[in-house]
Order: sequence, then C-alpha cells, then structure tokens
Amino acid sequence: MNPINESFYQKPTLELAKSFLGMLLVHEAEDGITAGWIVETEAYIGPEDRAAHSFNNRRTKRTEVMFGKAGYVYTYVMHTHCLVNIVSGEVGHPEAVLIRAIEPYIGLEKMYERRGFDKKEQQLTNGPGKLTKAMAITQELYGHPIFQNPLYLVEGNVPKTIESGPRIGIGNSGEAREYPWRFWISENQFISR
DNA sequence: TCGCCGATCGGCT
DNA sequence: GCCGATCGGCGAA
Repeated sequence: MNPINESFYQKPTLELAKSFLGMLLVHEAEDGITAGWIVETEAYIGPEDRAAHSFNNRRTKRTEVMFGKAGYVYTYVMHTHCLVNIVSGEVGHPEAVLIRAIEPYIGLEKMYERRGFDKKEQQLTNGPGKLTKAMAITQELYGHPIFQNPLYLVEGNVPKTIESGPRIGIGNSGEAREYPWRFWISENQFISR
C-alpha cells in the first residue's frame, strides 16, 4: 500500500473531489491501523463560496492551511467532532475537499472499539464526524501532508456511477446552498444520507 | 472578555 | 423529523 504522490492533488477542486471516490484512506495510528474506501465528498471553493470557511478570503489561524499547497490536511472541530478535509487548488486559493463518509475496509475491530460495540457496521463511518472518530483522526493532524505516514491515500477502484447534489448542512449560505458540490458513489450503503 | 453560531450526532417523539 | 448537547472560533466592544 503506497501513498499516492503529491502531484495527484494538483487538479481542479471539483475534479479532485470526484477522483477521491473509490480511493482508500489509511491511518496508521499508534493504537492500530484503520482504512476505508472514500464514498462521499464535498467541495468548498472559497473565496466566492459562502458556505466555505474561507469565504471572502477570510484568513485566520484556522483557515491558514487552505491558503497553502494542495495535499495538506485541514481539520477543524464542529461541536464535539473533528472533521477532515484535504486542501486543493493553487497556492493563495483557499479551497478544500471534505471527506464525508467511508466504507470500512481495514481495522473494523478498532473502529468498533472507538465508536462503540453496540453500533451496526453501517453506522461506524457514515458521516464526517463518525469516520474521524472511527479512524482516530484528530486536530493533531492539522497541516499534515496527506501523501505521507501516518495518514495517506492509496489508489483504489474507479466507481461504477457517481452522483452529485447540494451539500449538507449549509442552510444559510444564499446561492451557495444550491451548488451541486457534494459527490457520492451511487447506491453505496455507507453514504451519510 | 462575552456572546453567538455551526460543513454534527444521537436520542426521543 | 425534531431538538438539545457542547465547545472552539470568530467578531464586537
């Protein structure tokens, strides 16, 4: 399992968000390895995107990494959950792709241990906050290069059919609410909704 | 410093 | 479907 090269991330954000589908996300955490196929993503293309944290070129300690090179991890905390993104676009263009759901592949036992043994397999990773907990992805990984240990992507299978639609949970974002920038693998059991 | 708000989740109706 | 938990980031003062 070799990490995908840094050059892979040098493509337009919408294209990148689609190309992630079917690829394997791997985390070699200290307490165990987990991995899963990416089945759902969302693109955030600031500064024009009202739903993006980088809207209006808002540059803060939190959004700083999005202004840098593609292929680095942007994590942030939402309520009590950590959400994971991969920075995209050219330097100075604050864009990123949110990983919304994965299909468990390696380390299922570890995922149950972290999420609770009462969960059904389908509930382990079918949401952006759930998959980070199952894979032990935390704020420590902010700024991590996604083409290196311990968190990286591996080549996978190209999905049969991809669908797209409006993004989830961004109700107060004007026109941006309608942009079909959410992508998922058709009929996959692990998408968030 | 304070107050508001959210790219969520899980439990309850 | 609806709602409350819960907490860091951000802007206002």
